[in-house]
Amino acid sequence: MSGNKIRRPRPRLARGFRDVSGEDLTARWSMISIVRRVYERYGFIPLETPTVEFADMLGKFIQETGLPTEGIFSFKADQPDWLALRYDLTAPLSRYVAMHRDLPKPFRRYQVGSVFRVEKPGPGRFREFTQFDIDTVGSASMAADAEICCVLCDAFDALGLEGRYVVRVGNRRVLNGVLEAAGVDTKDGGGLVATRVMRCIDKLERLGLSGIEQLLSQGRMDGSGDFTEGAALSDEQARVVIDYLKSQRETRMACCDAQEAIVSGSEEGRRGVNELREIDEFLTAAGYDETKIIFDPTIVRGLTYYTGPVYEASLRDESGKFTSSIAGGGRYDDLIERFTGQKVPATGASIGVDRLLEVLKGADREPERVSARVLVTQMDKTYAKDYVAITAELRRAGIPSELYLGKGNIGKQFKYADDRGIPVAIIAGEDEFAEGLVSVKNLALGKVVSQEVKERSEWLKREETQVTVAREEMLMKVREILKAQHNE
RNA sequence: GCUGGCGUAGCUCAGAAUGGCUAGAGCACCUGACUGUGGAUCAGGAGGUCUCGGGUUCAAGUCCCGACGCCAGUACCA
Repeated sequence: MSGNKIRRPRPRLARGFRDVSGEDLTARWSMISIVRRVYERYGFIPLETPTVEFADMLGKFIQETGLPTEGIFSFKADQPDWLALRYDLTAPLSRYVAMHRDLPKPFRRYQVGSVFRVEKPGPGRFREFTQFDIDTVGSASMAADAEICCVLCDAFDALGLEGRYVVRVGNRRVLNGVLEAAGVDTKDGGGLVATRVMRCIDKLERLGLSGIEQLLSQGRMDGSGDFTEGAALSDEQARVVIDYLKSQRETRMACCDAQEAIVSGSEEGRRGVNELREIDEFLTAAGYDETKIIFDPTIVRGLTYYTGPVYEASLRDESGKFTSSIAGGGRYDDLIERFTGQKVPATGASIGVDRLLEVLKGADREPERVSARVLVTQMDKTYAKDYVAITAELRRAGIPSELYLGKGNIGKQFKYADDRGIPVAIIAGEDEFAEGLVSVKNLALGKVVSQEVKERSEWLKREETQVTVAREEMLMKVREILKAQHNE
């Protein structure tokens, strides 16, 4: 009668976070293991770093205040310094390399794990998501960059995406050269203009060339009346950038020629083009042509720390249009220097596991069932130990099996199996045990039969879904049924 | 962050422009008919602070204000 209600917490999830179902998890694991085998084929070895790092290890803190920047999950626990959830796997890798100076280089490692960002969640966009990274640290060779592109291709091929993706390669040096050639002061304001230009090019796919033109100069008003500040380039300067963006050609070589014509006045630009030429040669030598890897001046990537080649893998639809981006990366020669003061060149890429999984899900494969193959029912509790023994026997034979642990009659037990997609049930009661027999029921077949039957009496008569065999023959019979189903 | 739309059972939604009895339906779920057999059928059952908080009113799911959440666009994305 008391009016005092127990205050129960409502079950809920923090914004941008989610549970992952058994089906999705098995799909993820199988994808990861396929990709992992490809990475290992290239000699990359696994590494795991913690989810939590000091905020300044991630390079994400405001110099003056010492506070972590927004965009990352940060907190103080029992220590005076700010901690943060990692927002990518590259910064922790840099920290790791800087902590282990004796690592033989070049060091190739792969790593898969969750990263966290405080961003606005959207469809397929979460605040915790999985990245699968591959990096080569300590090599300045363009062969390392070429290799990253190749390994991405191999991974996508192994996942059955051959022909549906393309790895696009751009170069930050070339872009800088373009700005230099256009007479934009790239050094001013710590490269702020360059960053702005990059960010706006990054939006090309969504806004189109005309939107980019506006963003490069004064700015752009969007549908909702919101105004985005532009990069304040002059018309001629914007012209040069636009020309560069249009410098894509049929072949990687022709693309290099076109870009070179634009940046010829800039040493940095020429150097960038030469890097691309080298990459092209390595790719060709390795046997990766333009159906897999192309040069694309519109690829710049938003991150500021890239110093040279940048990559992005995109899917394309039938018409050849790029749809979703499934991996990205680039060269970051200055990142480790931050810790050690020594230049350690590095390059790598990151596969967006969740996004890729969405694509694979929509494509071919049907979800894998993760349920047991056999349910051992409990007809009569007095035989409980026998049911345990039967289940153990099946498991020892390598057949995923489950002992029914709930309550309820046999009908309910079949329903349980049916709901979970368990195709076989073992039934044994007084009748069977008296003669050393067990009944093996083919539930999957029964499901088919049930479609054709309307009357219950008739349904119960259909005995072909169940056979009673000697206990010793149980394994054989179960295997037979499972095999028959597998072949269908 | 900004703009707009939405928020009623586990799910999909009625009810609301005009406040008024115990807030409904379908699906899903549970129990039984059916004794040792899933489906179908039938009978029954459970499930709601109408997102939350305040206000107006004799009376609020309905009207007003605010917060939060979700969706779309836009910005940010190191």
